[in-house]
Amino acid sequence: MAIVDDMVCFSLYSASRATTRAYTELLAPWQLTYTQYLVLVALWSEGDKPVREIGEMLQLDSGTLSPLLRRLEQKDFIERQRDDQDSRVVNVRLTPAGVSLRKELAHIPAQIACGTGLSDMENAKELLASLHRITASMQQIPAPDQASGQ
Amino acid sequence: MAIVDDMVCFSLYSASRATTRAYTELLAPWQLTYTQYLVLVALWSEGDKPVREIGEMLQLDSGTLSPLLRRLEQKDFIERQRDDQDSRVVNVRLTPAGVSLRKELAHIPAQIACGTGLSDMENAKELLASLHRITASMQQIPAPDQASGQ
DNA sequence: CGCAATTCAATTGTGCGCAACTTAAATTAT
DNA sequence: ATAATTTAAGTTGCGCACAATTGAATTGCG
Repeated sequence: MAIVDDMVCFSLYSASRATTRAYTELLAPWQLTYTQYLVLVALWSEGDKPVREIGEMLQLDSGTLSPLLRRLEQKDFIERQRDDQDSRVVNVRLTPAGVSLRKELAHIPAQIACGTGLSDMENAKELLASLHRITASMQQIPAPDQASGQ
Repeated sequence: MAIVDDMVCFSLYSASRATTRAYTELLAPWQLTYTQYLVLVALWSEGDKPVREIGEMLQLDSGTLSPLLRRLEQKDFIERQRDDQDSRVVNVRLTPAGVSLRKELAHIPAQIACGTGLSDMENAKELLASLHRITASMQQIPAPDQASGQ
Protein backbone atom coordinates (compact mmCIF):
# COMPACT_ATOMS: atom_id res chain seq x y z
CA MET A 1 0.00 0.00 0.00
CA ALA A 2 2.73 2.42 0.99
CA ILE A 3 4.57 1.70 -2.25
CA VAL A 4 1.45 2.52 -4.22
CA ASP A 5 1.19 5.83 -2.43
CA ASP A 6 4.78 6.66 -3.25
CA MET A 7 3.87 5.81 -6.84
CA VAL A 8 0.86 8.07 -6.70
CA CYS A 9 3.06 10.92 -5.51
CA PHE A 10 5.63 10.32 -8.21
CA SER A 11 2.95 10.07 -10.89
CA LEU A 12 1.46 13.29 -9.64
CA TYR A 13 4.86 14.95 -9.82
CA SER A 14 5.48 13.60 -13.34
CA ALA A 15 2.06 14.56 -14.63
CA SER A 16 2.37 18.03 -13.19
CA ARG A 17 5.76 18.58 -14.79
CA ALA A 18 4.55 17.24 -18.13
CA THR A 19 1.60 19.64 -17.96
CA THR A 20 3.79 22.61 -17.11
CA ARG A 21 6.07 21.74 -20.02
CA ALA A 22 3.05 21.59 -22.35
CA TYR A 23 1.82 25.02 -21.25
CA THR A 24 5.36 26.38 -21.52
CA GLU A 25 5.55 25.28 -25.15
CA LEU A 26 2.15 26.76 -25.97
CA LEU A 27 3.03 30.01 -24.19
CA ALA A 28 6.51 30.31 -25.66
CA PRO A 29 5.54 32.78 -28.42
CA TRP A 30 4.44 35.23 -25.70
CA GLN A 31 7.42 34.50 -23.43
CA LEU A 32 5.03 33.63 -20.60
CA THR A 33 5.51 30.95 -17.96
CA TYR A 34 2.70 28.73 -16.71
CA THR A 35 2.56 30.55 -13.38
CA GLN A 36 2.41 33.92 -15.12
CA TYR A 37 -0.44 32.53 -17.24
CA LEU A 38 -2.27 31.43 -14.07
CA VAL A 39 -2.04 34.96 -12.69
CA LEU A 40 -3.45 36.35 -15.93
CA VAL A 41 -6.28 33.78 -15.91
CA ALA A 42 -7.11 34.84 -12.36
CA LEU A 43 -7.23 38.51 -13.35
CA TRP A 44 -9.25 37.82 -16.51
CA SER A 45 -11.89 35.88 -14.64
CA GLU A 46 -12.02 37.83 -11.39
CA GLY A 47 -10.94 41.32 -12.34
CA ASP A 48 -8.29 43.45 -10.68
CA LYS A 49 -7.04 42.14 -7.38
CA PRO A 50 -4.55 42.94 -4.65
CA VAL A 51 -1.44 40.77 -4.45
CA ARG A 52 -2.70 39.01 -1.32
CA GLU A 53 -5.87 37.76 -3.03
CA ILE A 54 -3.94 36.48 -6.04
CA GLY A 55 -1.73 34.65 -3.60
CA GLU A 56 -4.75 33.08 -1.89
CA MET A 57 -6.23 31.95 -5.20
CA LEU A 58 -3.04 30.31 -6.45
CA GLN A 59 -1.57 29.44 -3.05
CA LEU A 60 1.57 31.45 -3.76
CA ASP A 61 3.35 33.78 -1.36
CA SER A 62 4.89 37.16 -2.01
CA GLY A 63 8.31 35.55 -2.38
CA THR A 64 7.03 34.01 -5.59
CA LEU A 65 4.55 36.68 -6.63
CA SER A 66 6.57 39.85 -6.19
CA PRO A 67 9.24 39.08 -8.77
CA LEU A 68 6.68 37.36 -11.04
CA LEU A 69 4.41 40.42 -11.02
CA ARG A 70 7.42 42.62 -11.66
CA ARG A 71 8.13 40.59 -14.79
CA LEU A 72 4.49 40.76 -15.93
CA GLU A 73 4.64 44.52 -15.39
CA GLN A 74 7.84 44.79 -17.45
CA LYS A 75 6.03 42.97 -20.26
CA ASP A 76 3.27 45.60 -19.92
CA PHE A 77 0.47 43.11 -19.22
CA ILE A 78 -0.29 44.44 -15.73
CA GLU A 79 0.21 47.52 -13.59
CA ARG A 80 0.78 47.71 -9.84
CA GLN A 81 -0.37 50.53 -7.63
CA ARG A 82 -0.38 51.04 -3.87
CA ASP A 83 -3.91 51.23 -2.50
CA ASP A 84 -5.13 54.70 -1.52
CA GLN A 85 -6.99 53.53 1.57
CA ASP A 86 -4.45 51.01 2.85
CA SER A 87 -0.98 51.63 1.55
CA ARG A 88 0.26 48.22 2.64
CA VAL A 89 -1.84 46.78 -0.19
CA VAL A 90 -0.66 46.69 -3.81
CA ASN A 91 -3.44 46.45 -6.38
CA VAL A 92 -2.78 44.58 -9.60
CA ARG A 93 -4.60 45.77 -12.69
CA LEU A 94 -4.61 44.46 -16.26
CA THR A 95 -3.31 46.87 -18.89
CA PRO A 96 -5.09 47.08 -22.28
CA ALA A 97 -2.38 44.74 -23.60
CA GLY A 98 -3.12 42.36 -20.74
CA VAL A 99 -6.83 42.44 -21.49
CA SER A 100 -6.42 41.82 -25.21
CA LEU A 101 -4.04 38.96 -24.49
CA ARG A 102 -7.08 37.00 -23.32
CA LYS A 103 -8.35 36.60 -26.88
CA GLU A 104 -4.88 35.86 -28.21
CA LEU A 105 -4.51 32.96 -25.78
CA ALA A 106 -8.07 31.68 -26.14
CA HIS A 107 -6.86 28.71 -28.18
CA ILE A 108 -4.77 27.31 -25.35
CA PRO A 109 -7.41 25.64 -23.15
CA ALA A 110 -8.62 23.58 -26.10
CA GLN A 111 -5.11 22.39 -26.90
CA ILE A 112 -4.58 21.49 -23.27
CA ALA A 113 -7.91 19.68 -23.28
CA CYS A 114 -6.50 17.32 -25.90
CA GLY A 115 -3.46 16.93 -23.69
CA THR A 116 -5.41 15.72 -20.70
CA GLY A 117 -6.54 12.74 -22.72
CA LEU A 118 -9.72 12.74 -20.66
CA SER A 119 -12.33 11.14 -22.85
CA ASP A 120 -15.47 11.95 -20.91
CA MET A 121 -16.52 14.42 -18.29
CA GLU A 122 -17.19 11.69 -15.78
CA ASN A 123 -13.51 10.75 -15.62
CA ALA A 124 -12.56 14.40 -15.24
CA LYS A 125 -14.89 14.82 -12.28
CA GLU A 126 -13.51 11.80 -10.48
CA LEU A 127 -9.97 12.92 -11.14
CA LEU A 128 -10.69 16.41 -9.87
CA ALA A 129 -12.21 14.96 -6.72
CA SER A 130 -9.18 12.78 -6.11
CA LEU A 131 -6.78 15.67 -6.65
CA HIS A 132 -8.70 17.93 -4.30
CA ARG A 133 -8.78 15.22 -1.67
CA ILE A 134 -5.03 14.74 -1.96
CA THR A 135 -4.33 18.46 -1.78
CA ALA A 136 -6.48 18.77 1.32
CA SER A 137 -5.10 15.79 3.18
CA MET A 138 -1.46 16.48 2.28
CA GLN A 139 -1.87 19.81 4.00
CA GLN A 140 -2.77 17.90 7.17
CA ILE A 141 0.63 16.27 7.45
CA PRO A 142 2.27 18.03 10.38
CA ALA A 143 5.80 19.29 10.62
CA PRO A 144 8.03 16.60 12.13
CA ASP A 145 8.03 16.87 15.90
CA GLN A 146 11.29 16.37 17.77
CA ALA A 147 9.48 14.56 20.61
CA SER A 148 7.50 12.00 18.58
CA GLY A 149 10.24 9.99 16.96
CA GLN A 150 8.15 7.25 15.24
CA MET B 1 -14.91 21.36 -21.35
CA ALA B 2 -11.84 23.51 -21.87
CA ILE B 3 -12.38 25.22 -18.54
CA VAL B 4 -12.56 21.87 -16.80
CA ASP B 5 -9.25 20.92 -18.35
CA ASP B 6 -7.65 24.11 -17.13
CA MET B 7 -9.05 23.17 -13.73
CA VAL B 8 -7.58 19.70 -13.99
CA CYS B 9 -4.17 21.20 -14.73
CA PHE B 10 -4.37 23.63 -11.85
CA SER B 11 -5.55 20.90 -9.49
CA LEU B 12 -2.68 18.74 -10.62
CA TYR B 13 -0.27 21.58 -9.99
CA SER B 14 -1.76 22.25 -6.55
CA ALA B 15 -1.81 18.60 -5.52
CA SER B 16 1.76 18.14 -6.66
CA ARG B 17 2.96 21.14 -4.70
CA ALA B 18 1.05 20.07 -1.60
CA THR B 19 2.65 16.64 -1.88
CA THR B 20 6.14 18.05 -2.28
CA ARG B 21 5.59 20.26 0.77
CA ALA B 22 4.47 17.22 2.78
CA TYR B 23 7.58 15.25 1.82
CA THR B 24 9.74 18.29 2.53
CA GLU B 25 8.35 18.48 6.06
CA LEU B 26 8.86 14.78 6.67
CA LEU B 27 12.39 14.93 5.24
CA ALA B 28 13.39 18.11 7.07
CA PRO B 29 15.28 16.33 9.89
CA TRP B 30 17.63 14.87 7.26
CA GLN B 31 17.87 18.09 5.23
CA LEU B 32 16.71 16.23 2.14
CA THR B 33 14.52 17.55 -0.66
CA TYR B 34 11.80 15.49 -2.33
CA THR B 35 13.85 15.14 -5.51
CA GLN B 36 16.90 14.02 -3.53
CA TYR B 37 14.65 11.46 -1.81
CA LEU B 38 13.45 10.22 -5.20
CA VAL B 39 17.05 9.62 -6.28
CA LEU B 40 17.71 7.67 -3.09
CA VAL B 41 14.53 5.60 -3.58
CA ALA B 42 15.71 4.80 -7.09
CA LEU B 43 19.12 3.67 -5.84
CA TRP B 44 17.65 1.66 -2.95
CA SER B 45 15.29 -0.26 -5.20
CA GLU B 46 17.45 -0.64 -8.29
CA GLY B 47 21.02 -0.56 -6.97
CA ASP B 48 23.88 1.57 -8.21
CA LYS B 49 23.25 3.35 -11.48
CA PRO B 50 24.90 5.74 -13.91
CA VAL B 51 23.59 9.29 -13.98
CA ARG B 52 21.91 8.76 -17.31
CA GLU B 53 19.74 5.90 -16.02
CA ILE B 54 18.70 7.87 -12.94
CA GLY B 55 17.71 10.64 -15.30
CA GLU B 56 15.63 8.26 -17.39
CA MET B 57 13.84 6.89 -14.35
CA LEU B 58 12.93 10.29 -12.93
CA GLN B 59 12.79 12.19 -16.23
CA LEU B 60 15.42 14.65 -15.08
CA ASP B 61 18.34 15.94 -17.12
CA SER B 62 21.93 16.53 -16.07
CA GLY B 63 21.19 20.21 -15.51
CA THR B 64 19.07 19.13 -12.56
CA LEU B 65 20.91 15.98 -11.57
CA SER B 66 24.52 17.16 -11.57
CA PRO B 67 24.16 19.73 -8.79
CA LEU B 68 21.65 17.54 -6.93
CA LEU B 69 24.06 14.59 -6.92
CA ARG B 70 26.86 16.88 -5.83
CA ARG B 71 24.77 17.86 -2.81
CA LEU B 72 23.92 14.24 -2.02
CA GLU B 73 27.64 13.47 -2.25
CA GLN B 74 28.48 16.33 0.11
CA LYS B 75 26.01 14.85 2.60
CA ASP B 76 27.89 11.55 2.19
CA PHE B 77 24.86 9.54 1.04
CA ILE B 78 26.30 8.71 -2.38
CA GLU B 79 29.62 8.54 -4.23
CA ARG B 80 30.30 9.28 -7.89
CA GLN B 81 32.95 7.60 -9.96
CA ARG B 82 33.82 7.68 -13.64
CA ASP B 83 33.24 4.35 -15.33
CA ASP B 84 36.38 2.33 -16.16
CA GLN B 85 35.10 1.09 -19.51
CA ASP B 86 33.43 4.30 -20.71
CA SER B 87 34.78 7.38 -19.04
CA ARG B 88 31.91 9.54 -20.24
CA VAL B 89 29.72 7.68 -17.76
CA VAL B 90 29.57 8.57 -14.08
CA ASN B 91 28.38 5.76 -11.79
CA VAL B 92 26.42 6.68 -8.69
CA ARG B 93 26.83 4.39 -5.69
CA LEU B 94 25.21 4.49 -2.24
CA THR B 95 27.61 4.95 0.67
CA PRO B 96 27.05 2.94 3.88
CA ALA B 97 25.33 6.04 5.28
CA GLY B 98 23.14 6.13 2.19
CA VAL B 99 22.23 2.47 2.59
CA SER B 100 21.36 2.77 6.26
CA LEU B 101 19.24 5.83 5.55
CA ARG B 102 16.74 3.48 3.96
CA LYS B 103 15.69 2.10 7.35
CA GLU B 104 15.69 5.52 8.93
CA LEU B 105 13.23 6.80 6.32
CA ALA B 106 11.09 3.66 6.25
CA HIS B 107 8.32 5.43 8.15
CA ILE B 108 7.77 8.01 5.44
CA PRO B 109 5.72 6.05 2.88
CA ALA B 110 3.15 5.16 5.53
CA GLN B 111 2.78 8.78 6.58
CA ILE B 112 2.39 9.80 2.95
CA ALA B 113 -0.17 7.05 2.50
CA CYS B 114 -2.37 8.82 5.05
CA GLY B 115 -1.78 12.02 3.09
CA THR B 116 -3.11 10.66 -0.16
CA GLY B 117 -6.48 10.12 1.50
CA LEU B 118 -7.02 7.21 -0.88
CA SER B 119 -9.40 4.91 0.92
CA ASP B 120 -9.18 1.82 -1.24
CA MET B 121 -6.79 0.39 -3.75
CA GLU B 122 -9.35 0.66 -6.53
CA ASN B 123 -9.37 4.45 -6.36
CA ALA B 124 -5.58 4.50 -6.37
CA LYS B 125 -5.44 2.38 -9.49
CA GLU B 126 -7.85 4.60 -11.38
CA LEU B 127 -5.99 7.70 -10.28
CA LEU B 128 -2.65 6.21 -11.36
CA ALA B 129 -4.12 5.35 -14.74
CA SER B 130 -5.43 8.88 -15.22
CA LEU B 131 -2.11 10.42 -14.23
CA HIS B 132 -0.16 8.19 -16.56
CA ARG B 133 -2.53 8.98 -19.39
CA ILE B 134 -2.11 12.70 -18.78
CA THR B 135 1.67 12.45 -18.60
CA ALA B 136 1.74 10.53 -21.86
CA SER B 137 -0.62 12.78 -23.80
CA MET B 138 0.85 16.03 -22.50
CA GLN B 139 4.14 14.92 -24.00
CA GLN B 140 2.40 14.79 -27.38
CA ILE B 141 1.67 18.51 -27.45
CA PRO B 142 4.08 19.85 -30.07
CA ALA B 143 6.19 22.95 -29.85
CA PRO B 144 4.35 25.91 -31.38
CA ASP B 145 5.08 26.13 -35.07
CA GLN B 146 5.64 29.53 -36.67
CA ALA B 147 3.80 28.47 -39.83
CA SER B 148 0.65 26.96 -38.32
CA GLY B 149 -0.90 29.84 -36.36
CA GLN B 150 -3.69 28.40 -34.11
C1' DC C 1 -3.81 58.45 23.01
C1' DG C 2 0.34 55.22 22.83
C1' DC C 3 2.35 51.08 22.05
C1' DA C 4 2.25 46.13 20.98
C1' DA C 5 0.72 42.91 17.71
C1' DT C 6 -0.66 42.02 13.17
C1' DT C 7 -0.79 42.48 8.20
C1' DC C 8 1.06 43.15 3.55
C1' DA C 9 4.56 43.26 0.26
C1' DA C 10 9.25 42.96 -0.83
C1' DT C 11 13.87 40.96 -0.31
C1' DT C 12 17.32 37.34 0.40
C1' DG C 13 18.93 32.86 -0.12
C1' DT C 14 18.53 27.87 -1.46
C1' DG C 15 17.23 24.25 -4.52
C1' DC C 16 14.68 22.43 -8.33
C1' DG C 17 13.37 22.30 -13.57
C1' DC C 18 14.72 23.20 -17.84
C1' DA C 19 16.87 25.25 -22.08
C1' DA C 20 21.16 26.18 -24.15
C1' DC C 21 25.80 25.46 -24.37
C1' DT C 22 30.46 23.27 -23.36
C1' DT C 23 33.72 19.61 -22.92
C1' DA C 24 35.32 15.22 -23.37
C1' DA C 25 34.93 10.59 -24.91
C1' DA C 26 33.23 7.03 -27.79
C1' DT C 27 31.16 5.53 -32.11
C1' DT C 28 30.44 5.68 -36.95
C1' DA C 29 31.51 6.69 -41.58
C1' DT C 30 34.51 7.55 -45.04
C1' DA D 1 43.26 6.26 -39.72
C1' DT D 2 40.90 10.27 -39.35
C1' DA D 3 36.97 13.19 -39.74
C1' DA D 4 32.12 13.65 -38.50
C1' DT D 5 28.54 12.40 -35.51
C1' DT D 6 26.70 11.01 -31.29
C1' DT D 7 26.60 10.46 -26.36
C1' DA D 8 27.38 11.62 -21.30
C1' DA D 9 27.92 14.79 -17.83
C1' DG D 10 28.71 19.29 -16.40
C1' DT D 11 27.96 24.47 -16.50
C1' DT D 12 25.36 28.73 -17.02
C1' DG D 13 21.38 31.33 -16.71
C1' DC D 14 16.49 32.14 -15.75
C1' DG D 15 12.21 31.61 -13.29
C1' DC D 16 9.49 29.36 -9.91
C1' DA D 17 8.62 27.58 -4.85
C1' DC D 18 9.37 28.40 -0.42
C1' DA D 19 11.49 29.62 4.18
C1' DA D 20 13.07 33.40 6.72
C1' DT D 21 13.64 38.11 7.36
C1' DT D 22 12.75 43.10 6.79
C1' DG D 23 10.16 47.34 6.72
C1' DA D 24 6.31 49.94 6.53
C1' DA D 25 1.43 50.59 7.59
C1' DT D 26 -2.56 49.41 10.12
C1' DT D 27 -5.20 47.54 13.87
C1' DG D 28 -6.22 46.54 18.52
C1' DC D 29 -5.89 46.99 23.27
C1' DG D 30 -4.85 49.08 27.52
